[in-house]
Amino acid sequence: MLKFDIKKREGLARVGVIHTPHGDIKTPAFVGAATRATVKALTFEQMRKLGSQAVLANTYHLFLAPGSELIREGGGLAEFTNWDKPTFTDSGGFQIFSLPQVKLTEDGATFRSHIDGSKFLMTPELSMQTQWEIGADIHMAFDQLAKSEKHDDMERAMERTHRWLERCVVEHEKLEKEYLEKGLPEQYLYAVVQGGDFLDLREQSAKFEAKMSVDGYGIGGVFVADGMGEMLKTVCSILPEERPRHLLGMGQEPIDLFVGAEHGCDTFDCVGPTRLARNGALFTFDGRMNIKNAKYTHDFSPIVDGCECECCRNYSRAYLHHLFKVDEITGKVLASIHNEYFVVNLVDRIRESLENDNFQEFKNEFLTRYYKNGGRV
RNA sequence: GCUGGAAUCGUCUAGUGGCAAUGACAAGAGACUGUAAAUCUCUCGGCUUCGGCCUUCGUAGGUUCGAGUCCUACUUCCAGCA
Repeated sequence: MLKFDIKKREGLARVGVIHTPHGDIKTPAFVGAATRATVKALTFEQMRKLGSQAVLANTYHLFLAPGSELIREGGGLAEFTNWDKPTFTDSGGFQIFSLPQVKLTEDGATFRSHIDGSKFLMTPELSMQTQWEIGADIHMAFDQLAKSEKHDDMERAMERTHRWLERCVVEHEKLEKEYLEKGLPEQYLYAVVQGGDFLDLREQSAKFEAKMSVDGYGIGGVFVADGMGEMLKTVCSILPEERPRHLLGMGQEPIDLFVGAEHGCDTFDCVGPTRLARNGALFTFDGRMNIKNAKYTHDFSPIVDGCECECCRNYSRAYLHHLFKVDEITGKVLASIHNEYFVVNLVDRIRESLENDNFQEFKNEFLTRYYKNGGRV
């Protein structure tokens, strides 16, 4: 069982420590998105320096390339990437939802590789086997996420997620036995709560999964932040308190991190910060700025005055603007360092505010300033 | 000097009688939430009461209902020959 110590509670929110074979994660924490075993544009050395505690890779992508066998041959995800801290893998469930030409059956999902068009069938069992082989500390159950206005559609997807979860648990326990017998380190399984925007389904999903023998929970299928607080309140009131919860895919908007932590989420991951960075959108305390805008041509101040990141300590807006205009990769690297630092640091500060009993003040102060112009500079 | 060829929106480029004119780049702006994303979208001669109006394809004339497109001269550039 994954060890999770809760140090402090405030309503549904909590401050804790997740203990993994690759070290501890102080929660709440932002987990970097390392989909293809790299945080795009960044080295793991840079991730360490900016304060990242953990990263999340994707089973679907690593299954296709380089293949989970090769990662195992390389000593597992941590050894292979030289990221010696905790790792998560997503199950590939998200790809069922987002890729075209996916055929769903009770058995699993038939994908076409986006690389060469070849067909393969991903099942709950195969996802578990692949994740064990990749060797991240924390795995996500293979779920089916859906997006529909119809209660029936969402209910069917949720029920299938539950049936698949039962298969995931069986396979996980089987693999756990095999791996532990070989003296390999423990790996852990999170169930994924579904139900979309329907609170009754979320409640049903949380109740079902609360009884399952899993180490923690992913909360999936969140598309609109409106109503997320209400949904999380429902779900996190039901889920066993002593197990950690990961809010899947949220964190592009600072408000999501506050709302998530406030309602009992312990970790977050999101591709937003690095994707936005590569496209020139940078976080500041006054909202997002687009570094490509002409107005930054002669602006020799840092992106964020006083920011401790490598980018802000050493380089100006004018320099980054120039790098983006001439399309130099260093611009994307520096922008990614800044954005990733910004969210990692933001969640660290959320954790500190919970420890210091000033979460609400920090939240109000931060969000008022950030969204005073709709979140844009 | 002679003989060919070429001049189009910041740049390159399409166009050979109905054209405010093709495409790319550049420029300006926007989007991005478990990453098929170093991607995608929009604008890009001027004015507009959104129906149009005006000014544009080296310069000046001409032919034609109509010319970026055909003709003449000139200017500049390129190639070959002297």
